Amino acid sequence: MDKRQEDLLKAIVETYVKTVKPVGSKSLCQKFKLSSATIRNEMAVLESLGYIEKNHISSGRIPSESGYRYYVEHLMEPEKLTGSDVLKLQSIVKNQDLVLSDAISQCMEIISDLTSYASVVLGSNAEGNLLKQVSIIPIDNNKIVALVCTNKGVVENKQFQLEEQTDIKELIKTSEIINKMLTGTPINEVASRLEFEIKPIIAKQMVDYERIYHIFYNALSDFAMQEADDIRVVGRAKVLEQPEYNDAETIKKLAYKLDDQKFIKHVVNDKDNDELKVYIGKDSEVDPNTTVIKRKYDINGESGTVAVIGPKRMEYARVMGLLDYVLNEMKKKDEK
Amino acid sequence: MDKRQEDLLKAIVETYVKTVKPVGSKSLCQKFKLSSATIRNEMAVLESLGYIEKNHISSGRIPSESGYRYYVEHLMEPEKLTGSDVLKLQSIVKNQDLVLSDAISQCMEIISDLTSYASVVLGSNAEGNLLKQVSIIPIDNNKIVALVCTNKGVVENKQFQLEEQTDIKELIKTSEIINKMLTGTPINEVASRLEFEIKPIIAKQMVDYERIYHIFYNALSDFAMQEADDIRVVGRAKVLEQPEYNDAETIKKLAYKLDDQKFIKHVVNDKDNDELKVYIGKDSEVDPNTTVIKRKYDINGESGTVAVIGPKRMEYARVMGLLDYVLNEMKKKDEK
DNA sequence: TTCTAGCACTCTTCTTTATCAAGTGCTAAC
DNA sequence: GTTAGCACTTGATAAAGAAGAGTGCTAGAA
Repeated sequence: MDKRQEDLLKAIVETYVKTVKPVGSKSLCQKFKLSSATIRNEMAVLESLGYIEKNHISSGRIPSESGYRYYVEHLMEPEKLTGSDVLKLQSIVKNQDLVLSDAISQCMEIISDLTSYASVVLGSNAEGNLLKQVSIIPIDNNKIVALVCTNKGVVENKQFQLEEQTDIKELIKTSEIINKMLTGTPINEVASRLEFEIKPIIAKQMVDYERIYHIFYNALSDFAMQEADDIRVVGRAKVLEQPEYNDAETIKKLAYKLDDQKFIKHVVNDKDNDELKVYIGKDSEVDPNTTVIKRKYDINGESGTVAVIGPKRMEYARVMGLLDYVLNEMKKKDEK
Repeated sequence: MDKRQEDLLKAIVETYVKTVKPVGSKSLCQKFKLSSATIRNEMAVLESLGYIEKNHISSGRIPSESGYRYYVEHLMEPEKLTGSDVLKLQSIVKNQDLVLSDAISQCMEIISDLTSYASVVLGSNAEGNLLKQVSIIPIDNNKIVALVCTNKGVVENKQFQLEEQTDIKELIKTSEIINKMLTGTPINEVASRLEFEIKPIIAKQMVDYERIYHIFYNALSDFAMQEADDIRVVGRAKVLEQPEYNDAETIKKLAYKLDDQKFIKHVVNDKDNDELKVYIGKDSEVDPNTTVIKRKYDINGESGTVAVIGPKRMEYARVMGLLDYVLNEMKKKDEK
């Protein structure tokens, strides 16, 4: 591909992203100072290379998946944020009260709002977290709340109904033993250490140790199963407004997938380990017309993943710019 | 309306619920052992009373909103659950480990699954809850988690970034003061008592009292604003499969509303205080073709609201039966 | 060699028209 | 009070035609 062909591909992608209509040769004459016939010839080349395609023999061209990919990898110029975008994000970025994870969540909400795409925040998943402490809070005679907190501030709480014979004092004592012995243990190993190290101890000291063990095991098991990641999807409904989703069947299918947390987690987090990844079209596994841009971050030991889900016809440069801005600002803030 | 007309209305509603097609006079001949002409005459009466309507002059009849309402209030026979429905719910109902609120949540998930309608669980809202305790858990030198727990076991946690000068010891001491003085305070009054009773005390004792006050205020403010209710909507995408939602615009609008927690909370909880309420069609405020069935429960002091959102053409008897079953079983379980 | 003008051709979209089937309302007779 | 019969209305579906957009290709110009 020579320079002119690259320029043409870029123009086609950007025009299509803006207008959502197949791009005809005439519409690009002015821009390139060439006749439509010449543009058509060049388009034929791009088509034979697989970068653009047409819906029907006599329609304008639209970028193919590899066209978008080429655009993202070679042609796209990172877009400077507009003033109003920055302004909206700054209200979050400048807020010193917010802890990193909340700040990122809120920024992603704003990004979803600005772009009308869906955004995903996958909280620093508990993998790698260490147990900080467990606490038992008695609620009334036969109800307690068990709290588990990790070194990164992830908190899980679970209520339990007690039976007559279970002694709250024994529960609290057990929590103290756990805190003494297991603080600092990787969270996903806690359950097994609970069984092999704590259970034998309490078995000797306590009457209702089976039940007590059961309660702590239960409270910790969400972490063990790595289900503690809190995933949040914002703009689920908003992204459906994108014009490519105009058919009832497509919309339903998409809504269904966006509503499925496990699936979204898979798409956003499980597929590979790259820091930045753009899944275009079929690669997204969401819908052939959909793109997922994901970024992992690791700021001062707190890690997580954010992603934007939108149509294949996405404003790639803008989204990249927004994500860059947010994560950079967070990093800056942390260094202060 | 005489008996026959009521029977006819009942048959029309139930046929329409099953087939989703306007009900013609012929299709009811067999059932009533009458000619189609007679049925037509009776239908004309029902139509003039406003209980049924037709899409076009020559289409079959469909129940109107007041038709459904009459059906729900006078004609519907509560439906016995099928064996498989009971079976699925029992796995939750019989589980002794589950606390009431979790058990109800999980039952509502199953109900959504069984019916393909959306279901809503509005956790016992914090109104009426009393402060049980606040705790500060230090995460590292400049990060803490503040926990607030109520007498009904509702827990909120929030992370805070500390500035250099804030002393964790002072924070913990303040939490102890709060626990001593404010335990038992209605949760929505805590914030103001914090300002007028606690703030003066810590202002004398502590260096960075402004910041400390700010943190506790923040941690408690969600409760003050009654935003602590955790609302959960299940089957958001599934209900879109209902055949009345076959038009892209309608689906988008519905998806949008189901995705809006504040709106759903309004629909399900704010409109009135009845224990059981059926909002049909426009009354639902969700969509003219949609019905919301809501039920409030109060079991052993723990209260909340559950709701089912589905098409106006809903299996009313079945949904009522399912909700009855779940709440009755919960009550039984509690009494044991 | 590169670009352009011109033209036939293809395919979509929109409108119009015709036909079919379902179901009604009304009338007259049982 | 019930029914048979019939004219009428309407939506849904398919077919046919016209308009518009855009292409590919050829032949000639720069």
